[in-house]
Amino acid sequence: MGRSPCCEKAHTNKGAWTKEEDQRLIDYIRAHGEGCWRSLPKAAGLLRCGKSCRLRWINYLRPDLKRGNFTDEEDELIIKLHSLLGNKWSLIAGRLPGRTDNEIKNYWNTHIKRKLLNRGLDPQTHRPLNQIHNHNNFNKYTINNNEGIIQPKNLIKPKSESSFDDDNNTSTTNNNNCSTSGMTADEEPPQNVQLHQQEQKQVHSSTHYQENLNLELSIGLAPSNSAHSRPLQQRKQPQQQKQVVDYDKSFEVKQAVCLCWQLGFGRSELCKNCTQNSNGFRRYITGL
DNA sequence: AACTATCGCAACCGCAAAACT
DNA sequence: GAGTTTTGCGGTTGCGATAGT
Repeated sequence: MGRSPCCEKAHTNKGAWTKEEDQRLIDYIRAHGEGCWRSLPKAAGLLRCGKSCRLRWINYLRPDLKRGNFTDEEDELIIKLHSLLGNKWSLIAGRLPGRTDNEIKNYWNTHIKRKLLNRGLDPQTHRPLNQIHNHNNFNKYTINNNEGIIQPKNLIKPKSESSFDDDNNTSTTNNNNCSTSGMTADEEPPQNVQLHQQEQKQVHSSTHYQENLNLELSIGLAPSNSAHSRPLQQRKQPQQQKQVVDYDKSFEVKQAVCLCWQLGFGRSELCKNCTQNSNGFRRYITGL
């Protein structure tokens, strides 16, 4: 019972998109909306897989995307959301206006992971690394008691080291030999993590995210029955009407709340954006 | 200047679930 | 209800840019 491929691979382009392709996609979606992704490439005159078109649109071409660096507020929001939701990037993205799941996922893997490690927190569990050492990875790590450094037992020193130079992490950067490149979610913490007093405080406060959060936010974890269920009308409605339909019909959306407000960013720019969502791509509900 | 290593981002892949027939 | 199609998600890879030697 194998699935048929989503498109004819023989006649589709792959790899980076050209400007012309982008323009075709933009023009088509402007004119017709996000219709059936499978048939869109042909209709738009693109030699691309529908999946590829969807991805390109969602992650790069959508008009409501916010490009540029993440703010500190966004960083903290992502960390908090991740501590609650785990690797549910789409849900996390749903709470960050103008950011995509792919972007957040990449940002997590390249920056925030390091940031947490530097705070002495395990990026997956958001718990202090020494707890992980004690409970889960006893066989994997050893602690240098003289320096408070956690090291994999079978540490192989990398040829070159990258230091943690993010943010305000200067205290742990030098000589720590920390390299996280290519690290996967299941892999180990940095080879060396020093916990200075100030960072210990950070660790302490960070591990209490969940305690500090207002957990009655219900996170807007989408519909009550299924977090991912799509309204039946969505597929059948013509695209121009789709967004209107979504606005009007989605009960749970009406009930949802702005998470950044719930998380304590209520007076931030983020929250303003939530309430001012203007492009017809609604993710947040005012009602505050 | 040339080479190598690392980083960061865009895109791809496989899978699961929803929607459709 | 079963089988098929489509969509969306999360993990992974590929590659250009940049930094380091």
